[in-house]
Amino acid sequence: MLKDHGKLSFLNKEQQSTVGHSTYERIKHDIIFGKLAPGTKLKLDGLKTAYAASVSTLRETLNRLASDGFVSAEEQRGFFVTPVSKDDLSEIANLRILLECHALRESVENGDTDWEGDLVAAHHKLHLMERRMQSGDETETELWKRYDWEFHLALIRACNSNNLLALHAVLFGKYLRYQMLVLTYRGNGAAEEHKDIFDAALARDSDAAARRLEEHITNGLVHTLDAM
Amino acid sequence: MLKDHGKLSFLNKEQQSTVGHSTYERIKHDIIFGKLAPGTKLKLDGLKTAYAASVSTLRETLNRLASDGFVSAEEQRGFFVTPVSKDDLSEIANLRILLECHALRESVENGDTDWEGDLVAAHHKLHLMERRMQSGDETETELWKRYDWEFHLALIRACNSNNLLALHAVLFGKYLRYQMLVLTYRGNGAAEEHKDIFDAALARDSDAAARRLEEHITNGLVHTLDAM
DNA sequence: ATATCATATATTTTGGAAATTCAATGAAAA
DNA sequence: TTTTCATTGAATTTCCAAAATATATGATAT
Repeated sequence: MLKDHGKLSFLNKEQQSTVGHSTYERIKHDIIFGKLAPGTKLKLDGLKTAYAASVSTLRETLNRLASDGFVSAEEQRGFFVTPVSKDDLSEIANLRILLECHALRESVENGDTDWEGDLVAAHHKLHLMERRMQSGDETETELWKRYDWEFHLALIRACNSNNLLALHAVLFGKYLRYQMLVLTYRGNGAAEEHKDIFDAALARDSDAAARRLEEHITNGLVHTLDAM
Repeated sequence: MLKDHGKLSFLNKEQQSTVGHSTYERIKHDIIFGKLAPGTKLKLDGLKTAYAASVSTLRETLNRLASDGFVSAEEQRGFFVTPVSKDDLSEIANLRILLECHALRESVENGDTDWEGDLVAAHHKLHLMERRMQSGDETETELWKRYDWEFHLALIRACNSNNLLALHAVLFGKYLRYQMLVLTYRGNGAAEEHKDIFDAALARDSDAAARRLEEHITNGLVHTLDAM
């Protein structure tokens, strides 16, 4: 079973226990998936009715999101959805390359049989969804992106660094927001790249896997920049 | 003048405006410098008197610190100072190597004259302080560590990635906590390493600079691990 | 048009109260 | 003796209302 690392639970349906945690996940979800547009002023009164939470709870939530970088807090002037820019996207993509390729090398070299099993499962689910997307079915883009995320996470999960996985989770979320912002399917290019990375990882060829992952991210960056 | 990047202001004396921001800086400072020991239960009643802030404000603060990783929040069981471990230290040091060396290369290749000027100033201040430390004066370790931080920041500031600088600031803070935990002066080894990195950076030799920085961090890691 | 000032709006912060949950204590049962 | 269970106490979680502070708006005067 895949563990959560507490970071992508906002892609799942499961309700968490406390109000604070659930509003955190919901607002984060709404920012990443564009329901709260970049630059939007997050007035406490408005959020209170929209998310059915008190001011105190909302301020806790917004402070956490500010530390993550999804929300910008301006002293005495309230909270805003962090704006987007091409420069910011490029920075995030480059950081993803740096961190994710490193993690992938470690993971490919250290991963055990359980890691392989989870990876095969994750790629299989992603692959099925990519076929659906390719045939024009765009009813489940969120689920598709969730499988995409879980595949990339499965690749690096055996890197033996919780700190690295935590940083990557935040980065991936930021990157995903840009993808959802322009939401154009990249064709089967991405699917083939996923397959290539997957094969290299299973073959324990860390150099090839890292190289292909870097190309994959670079291609995605170019595609997203063009669409902005 | 050095800008703040909003992340090392807790090393300065300047008071910030809002209560929330100031308690955030104070608690973060107390965690990094060991006044709040690893694993300590952070009871709200206790903090209320210690930091003269209300429960709401404190919860905002603790939520932010939890996102940064300095505090661990256990659902329904309150907040704790994040525990330390050798594994965690190793992870953080390795991430520092990965991020800081990359940033250093970029910085050395892109830095302009202002960057050089700030770097020279930062190294000079650090160098003076290191001589004081070497002669046995241990009355200003916090100031010493502040200059250390500012030197490392000056090295990478021209990397052209705010996201990278933000990640590095959090990492450096976590690493600093481990250094303060064992607080033993590493002799003039570190000072010489700083000088070597500094020279390579000014000579625009990004390979040599990155290599020496990696050695510097590795040596520091070994030294800190031994002392734990 | 610019500057000044009063008003309105929003955030920040606090203290308290209700609801929920966790931990611990001790009694009862196996 | 050990396990189980219920009660109690403590702490967190959550919400509300109001005071204090800062910002934004708009009218008035220069």
